[in-house]
Amino acid sequence: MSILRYDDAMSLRIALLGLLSVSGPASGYDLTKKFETSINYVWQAGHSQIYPELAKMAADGLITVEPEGPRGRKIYTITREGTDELHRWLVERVPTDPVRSEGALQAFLLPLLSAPEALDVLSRLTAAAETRLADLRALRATKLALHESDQWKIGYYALDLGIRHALTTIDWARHTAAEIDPGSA
Amino acid sequence: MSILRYDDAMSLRIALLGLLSVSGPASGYDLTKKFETSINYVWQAGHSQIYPELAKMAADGLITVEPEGPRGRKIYTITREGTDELHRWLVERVPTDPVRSEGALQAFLLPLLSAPEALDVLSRLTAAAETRLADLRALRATKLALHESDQWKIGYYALDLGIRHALTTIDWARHTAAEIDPGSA
DNA sequence: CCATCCATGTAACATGTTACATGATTAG
DNA sequence: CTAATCATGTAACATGTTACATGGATGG
Repeated sequence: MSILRYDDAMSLRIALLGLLSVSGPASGYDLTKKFETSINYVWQAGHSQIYPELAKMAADGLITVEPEGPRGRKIYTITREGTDELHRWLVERVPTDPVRSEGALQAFLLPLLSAPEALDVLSRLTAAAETRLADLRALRATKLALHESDQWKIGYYALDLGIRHALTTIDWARHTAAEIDPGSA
Repeated sequence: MSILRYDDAMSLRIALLGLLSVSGPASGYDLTKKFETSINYVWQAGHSQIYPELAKMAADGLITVEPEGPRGRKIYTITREGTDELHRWLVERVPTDPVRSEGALQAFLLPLLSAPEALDVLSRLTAAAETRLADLRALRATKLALHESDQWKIGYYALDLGIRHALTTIDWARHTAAEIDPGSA
């Protein structure tokens, strides 16, 4: 059926199918909101990317559309084909995950800086990781508090992974700072 | 001077300036190789992206070009302006680093799978992290062994960060597997 | 009535991947 | 001579970001 020109990651599709699968029919607007508030910490997309993708997915039979008034609201529902595709991706897809991180790039080039400059950069990286850590923990707390009708586990493991990675980054920064300037420990 | 339409990450530029700054004048071909073998674990780019970018950077005065025979080889050298720009980016740039990870997406949607399927996915994620860990450790070993004339520290901290992140992922996967199936621990 | 939110879409541009295309030089 | 490596580039396409554009409904 589909001629996959790339190895074809199509993660945006998967993310949308996942959200539709978990929380039932929704509009592009709803899905955009859910991107911001839930799947956001593993994948991002704005409405300008989501709307055209939903149209393509409908054309491919993964979802169906129903106009629902009175504003131009359109409700998308996942089809059997969509569920199958989602399941297949989860079970079969070998993630590529190429690292492309500005923070890691700064870490890479850190020795080009003087010790004080490098320590500044490290404290900035630490601050960013701490902010992220706080965000993820807050999210987990609300998630656990009002655990959404049995589906609360969706996103939970990824949240845990994100928290661990943030902690690791903070740890690395402290260790590296101590290595650069033994006096700052 | 430059009208930055985005917040303008231009990490490819920075990576190229970094490599030119560290190892001196080089051709696009050389830089493509160095991407594969050194900066690769924090940023990736193929020659089809590198050649046009070098042309733009030369036009912007960040580097100079000299044709050097006998093959069509062109040697690029970083200018004072280029060094300044690199330094400014390292010291001032607040990294964005939006997470966009297929692996994290699989983790997010893991509860959509049955326990055996989820465990399969986790072992695949573990295997990937272990491969990466081995690669990074091998790189660090060779780096430490022949530490390139005092410049050996370039990339070292990022390598350490990558290793820690891989270990964290492995840890998370073991923990999550135990949570899904207490019998597998 | 007017600001805010709901709701959808397109256009322009930046970035990244794969494939296509060409030719020089060197090692066996 | 011929295969591998050196060396450069372009084209087509996928993906992602920002900005532009429009209009309906609701609350104060």
